[in-house]
Amino acid sequence: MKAVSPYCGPDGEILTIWLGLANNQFGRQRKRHEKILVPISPTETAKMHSNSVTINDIADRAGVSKSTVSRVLNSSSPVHEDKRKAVMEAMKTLGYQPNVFARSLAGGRSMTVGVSTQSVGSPFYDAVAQGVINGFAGTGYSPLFGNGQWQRDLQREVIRTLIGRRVDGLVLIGGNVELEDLNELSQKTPTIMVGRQLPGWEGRSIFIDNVDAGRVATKHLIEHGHRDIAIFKGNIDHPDAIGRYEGYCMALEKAGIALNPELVYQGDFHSQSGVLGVEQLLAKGTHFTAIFAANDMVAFGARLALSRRGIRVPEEVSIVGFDDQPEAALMTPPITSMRQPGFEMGEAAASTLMGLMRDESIEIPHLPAELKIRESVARIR
Amino acid sequence: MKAVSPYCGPDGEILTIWLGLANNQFGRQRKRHEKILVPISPTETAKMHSNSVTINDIADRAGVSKSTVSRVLNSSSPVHEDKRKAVMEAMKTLGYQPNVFARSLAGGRSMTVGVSTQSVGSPFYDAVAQGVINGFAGTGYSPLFGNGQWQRDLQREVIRTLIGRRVDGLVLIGGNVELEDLNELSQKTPTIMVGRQLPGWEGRSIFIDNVDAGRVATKHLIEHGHRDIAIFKGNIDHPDAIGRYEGYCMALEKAGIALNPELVYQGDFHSQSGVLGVEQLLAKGTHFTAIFAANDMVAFGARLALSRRGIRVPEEVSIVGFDDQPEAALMTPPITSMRQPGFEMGEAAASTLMGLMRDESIEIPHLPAELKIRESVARIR
DNA sequence: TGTTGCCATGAAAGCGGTTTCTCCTTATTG
DNA sequence: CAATAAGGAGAAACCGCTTTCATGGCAACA
Repeated sequence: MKAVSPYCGPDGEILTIWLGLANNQFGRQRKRHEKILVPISPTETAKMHSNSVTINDIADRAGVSKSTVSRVLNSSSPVHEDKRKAVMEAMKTLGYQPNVFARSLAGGRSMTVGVSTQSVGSPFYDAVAQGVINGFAGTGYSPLFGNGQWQRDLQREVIRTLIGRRVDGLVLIGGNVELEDLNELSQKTPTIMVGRQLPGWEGRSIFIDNVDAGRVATKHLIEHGHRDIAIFKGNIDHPDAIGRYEGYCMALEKAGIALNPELVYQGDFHSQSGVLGVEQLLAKGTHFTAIFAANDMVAFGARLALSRRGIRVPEEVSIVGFDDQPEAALMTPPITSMRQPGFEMGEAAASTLMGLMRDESIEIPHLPAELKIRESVARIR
Repeated sequence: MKAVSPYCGPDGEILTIWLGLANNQFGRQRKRHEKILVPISPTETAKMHSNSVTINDIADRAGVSKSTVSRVLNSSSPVHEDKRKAVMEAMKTLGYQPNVFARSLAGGRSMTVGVSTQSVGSPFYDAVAQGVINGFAGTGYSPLFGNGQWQRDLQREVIRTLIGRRVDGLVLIGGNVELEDLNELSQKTPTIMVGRQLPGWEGRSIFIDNVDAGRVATKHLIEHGHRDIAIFKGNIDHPDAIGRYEGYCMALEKAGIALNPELVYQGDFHSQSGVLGVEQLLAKGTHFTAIFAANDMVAFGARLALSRRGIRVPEEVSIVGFDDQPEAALMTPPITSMRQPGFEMGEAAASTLMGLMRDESIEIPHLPAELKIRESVARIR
């Protein structure tokens, strides 16, 4: 974004380039074998400013055909060193940026990947999205975003739009589109799923084992002497919520603790659920010494509700959250939480997808959930 | 994504279309004036599946030229009702989706907007980004993201890339690129700035008045009897931080309270700053009864540090945060915070930019910061 | 009835690249 | 030394769509 002047490259350095003489009187092209300066013509200056230097301008300036320029650009077939250099110099001088659209139209690849998010402020999914953006940074691929809002038809619409834009690949973050649709879809476009486990998608989906994570979180409470452990479940049809609940049940069973339906609160992933869950337990007079929350927001809500009621955490009630969002470590007391490596999962999605698009054999890194132990769980007396 | 069968549209409904006879023996085109079914040919089926139905296919099926199809598509010039209908039907039957690249290449508009974020988990900026995504949903524009990471050269690179992709407009969320560069840039591409105040950008930048917000937040503390109000400043060169500090000074001055440098802690926008700020005040033995934090994360850090030291909030020390991220309401006690309507700002950016791109006269809605009063501020005895 | 002029529409020329095809040079081989 | 292979580079076709240009038909006007 500096001022552009003849003889200078975009960074202000003096340029020397090959003088190219196209179509001289001998009918064939020639180049002189000394380096000299070729001023940037007024026409060229105008083009540079309006950002419309084309491959033809480069070809003219370098004294070659546009085929050759294209070859240099893609190193798709060998080009004589002299010409290659001339082309490079011309591109640098004129600040050439290939037109992505022309390229995609002709070449078939768009260098764009579609990302379908669900969003609306879910810290975990936001972290994944950030990881994806980050993972594609500097790779030549640009991520195109669409927002599914956890609504099936909207998600389908988003995916349609993305495919309509001829994305080379697709990252789906969460969502609940039917497996059948996804299968059909992924035949046409390389697709990676994040945060959702699907049969037949091994190697193409990145997720943590919610069942096991739920089991570990519950086990942690049991190991601290708790037996009356409440669970605040997430949305009833959400696979993550279902998995975590399953893990909860497994841990209880293994410890020989009977499942008490009174201790199961069916909520969602919002903080309000934490508040309501606590209120309900208290209203019913159910005895509990610990809460396993659907996620951190729910845990925060629960913690607040307990404090409102004058119940101390962790002395009277212990809490385990899920996701380990940054704020968990800042609560009073800091909340023990099952960490999902969202950012890393997003990055992994990006690199895996790039492998997939290149038809390489890919392997998904194992990204385990990890219990971050802090101060919201106390040993029961 | 349903199975595609002849006679059926993408949604499975039975279609009736005009029979188009192209180039019949009379040399001119004809259409019959009764509706009949035209089966989808095997060739067409193949194309539908590989997502490569082109304008030519539509033209053939509808018995018109592709010029006419294009006219229908863009309603750029009047088309006879009969033909228009035939074209519409053909598009529906074949599930036509225009190729964005061809369109952009030929037409000049890409129907894409660039969004430059800074990210790395700043709740406020994430909210803005969400608002932007949301604001463009369903408008035909797709947002393309790039990540500037608060690094000047990276931001420039991102903007270059976005422009290289021929975005029709640009939303810049935060950042610290030089004004000069921005001015040059925005001559070529319609640009909206979010979260940053720039001279000469009135009407094109959406931000809250940080000075006033800082003033109001401080005034709130003063009104509760506080006089020894510590401020934890954000990054030293960050305009938001500077503005808020300025407001803090103004409020003090107006109340006739001398500025005490001991009470000014120069930190950044991370929670760690809150912890360190408190530690430093305590170490120095500086007397303070309130803290105005750079943002909520800092406030959370401060609150935690105070609790570690056994200092009660708000009984002994009051806290005001900034941003009002969702977790602020869930802290114990819930933190009073200056709300920045990030999501709404993002949405406003989207709609303003669309106006700008259409050359309409635009007006930026007034989005004020608002103090969310909760329980972290107590009246001093 | 012979002009004028507008409408609707098809043909064709780009848009800026990639890729195939062809041809001309050189190096390799018997 | 003739014959063949291989390498390098230009011409031209093509990607799917928009837009200009040209034209034929038809209503309006004198």
